[in-house]
Amino acid sequence: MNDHAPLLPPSADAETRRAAVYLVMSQIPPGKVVSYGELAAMAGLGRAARWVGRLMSQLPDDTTLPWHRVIAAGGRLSLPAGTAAGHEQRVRLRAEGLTIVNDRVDMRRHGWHSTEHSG
DNA sequence: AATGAGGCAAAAC
DNA sequence: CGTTTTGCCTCAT
Repeated sequence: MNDHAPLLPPSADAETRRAAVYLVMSQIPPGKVVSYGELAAMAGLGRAARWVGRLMSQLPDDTTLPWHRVIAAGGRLSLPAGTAAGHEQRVRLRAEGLTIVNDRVDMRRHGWHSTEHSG
C-alpha cells in the first residue's frame, strides 16, 4: 500500500532526525529486532537505512539505546562476530532469548513486526 | 525451503 | 562535491 512517507519534513534539522531515530530505536521492545530500513522508515527518514547504520556507529559506548536490536533486513546480522560490536550484538540478542542461527534470527518470531498471529 | 555471496542504488554528513 | 554507511535485493547452490 502507501509507502511510509517521511514523518519529518526534509527541512527538519539533522539533529531532529537523529532524535527521531533515537526515539524509535528506544521504542524497540526487548526480545525483538528491526531492520535498518524499517527503523529509518519509522523514524521518518524514508530509505536512509544505511544512514541509520552509520548513526549507530557514531553512538557512544555508553549509549542506552538498544542498537543491538537493529539488524539487517530479513533478520540477518551484518555485524561479523569478529568485531566487538558484532560479538556483543549476538551476546545481547541471545540474552534476550533470541535464537541466532547462521548469523540470522527468525524475524517472523523476533521481528518487531512479527506476524505472530498465533499467539 | 534455506543458505551464501555479490552487485547496485540512495541518503546524509 | 566527495566520502561514507551495521543495506537491500537478486541470483545461484
